[in-house]
Amino acid sequence: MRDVPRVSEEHLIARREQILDAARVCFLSKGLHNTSMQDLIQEAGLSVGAVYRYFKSKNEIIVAIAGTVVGTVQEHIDEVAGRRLPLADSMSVVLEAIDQQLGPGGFLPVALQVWSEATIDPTIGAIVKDRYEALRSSIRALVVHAVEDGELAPETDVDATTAVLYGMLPGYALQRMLTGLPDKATYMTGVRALISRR
Amino acid sequence: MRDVPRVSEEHLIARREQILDAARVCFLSKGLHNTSMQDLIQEAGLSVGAVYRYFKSKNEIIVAIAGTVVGTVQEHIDEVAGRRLPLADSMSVVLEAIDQQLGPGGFLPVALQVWSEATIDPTIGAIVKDRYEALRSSIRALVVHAVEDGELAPETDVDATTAVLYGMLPGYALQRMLTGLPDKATYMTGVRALISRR
DNA sequence: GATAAAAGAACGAGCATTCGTTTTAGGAGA
DNA sequence: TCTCCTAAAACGAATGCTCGTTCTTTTATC
Repeated sequence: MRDVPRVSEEHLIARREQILDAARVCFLSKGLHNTSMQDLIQEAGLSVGAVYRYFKSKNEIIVAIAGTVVGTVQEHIDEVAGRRLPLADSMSVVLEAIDQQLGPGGFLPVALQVWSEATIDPTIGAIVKDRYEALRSSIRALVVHAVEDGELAPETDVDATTAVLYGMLPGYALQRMLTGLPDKATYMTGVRALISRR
Repeated sequence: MRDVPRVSEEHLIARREQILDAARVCFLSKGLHNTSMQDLIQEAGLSVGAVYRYFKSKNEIIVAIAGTVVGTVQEHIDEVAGRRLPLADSMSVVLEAIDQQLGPGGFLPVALQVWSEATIDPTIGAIVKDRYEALRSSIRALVVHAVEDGELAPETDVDATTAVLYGMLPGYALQRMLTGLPDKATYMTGVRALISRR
């Protein structure tokens, strides 16, 4: 139509992702606030102007990261919910996914930064709340299945049980990030002991 | 001895506490890094020089806050461990203490800031690790009591069970801080359902 | 050749911290 | 008890630096 020197749309998306990847790397090692735009720009291998073409402020980058970082475990849980495994096995799969994200390069340390920011910045608070409520309802589906399949008693309080199982996930992640303990196998032993008791 | 115009030791301690109180207030509302020394100094009602007499840097203040913020729940748990209540009741008391610290003025939002910092700053990481390992062993005592009193099966894996119960605490606190749900009663229903099953 | 995209020098604001000065507490001497 | 005196304590203007962001210039694309 117009005579335009425009670059492919994939290229634009790729550039955006390139910036967000750099942001994740920087935020992981230096934290949200100790990462300067200079750090981030250098990590991305771009220029100041290029980055500001895609995000109009540092805060906008943080918001974008908040949106992605929170969504990753979601997919694992939804996928596992579809499989209708025994509850303990589902939990095991989810914990495995968490475990993989704990190490260097994993997104969970960045997620912790985001949680912290969420209590301060209402925009990020809203994003986090939205995402984690979706996560909760995925866990809830696991509990509903367990009741339907007779694995949990019919009179089980679904919401209450959901809340506790849901809490076990960040409970595990936080323990590991802050103290290093326990390993996944130990934690799963405890989880099984609680949910598989007759 | 010397002819000294020195102020009472309580006064020195009180001034220190005055600064730390101001820091807690600021960190709660603006976060560790968006709080400037000016903010903190104004909140404390002191002068720049006065604050720098007691702490030689902003980071030193953050470290001091990390030490105190993490220690408060500890006392509640130790106190409750001494009472040898049924396990679920002990958990209820601890969750009540957590609940009180969730609202405005409570220290848990500041604790979340500190956890986040702990993954970045090794000094704070060490403090947090130390404090939360102490907390873990307090929880462990509750589990040991429950086994001794026949409330949990003799073959219970104490460390695994400790890990899960321990995880339930930040699991609850995080849910509440990030999503607002669930209320304590609901969560306790879930906890009781899991640990009191025969 | 026209315009989007990328570059990077420059800028002002705000930061943590320093330091020379002023105030204050409290013991010594009368 | 009152008055100096001194060092600690408090003060706050000044400093240097780094930050996020803007804006003009250059490059690349169709």
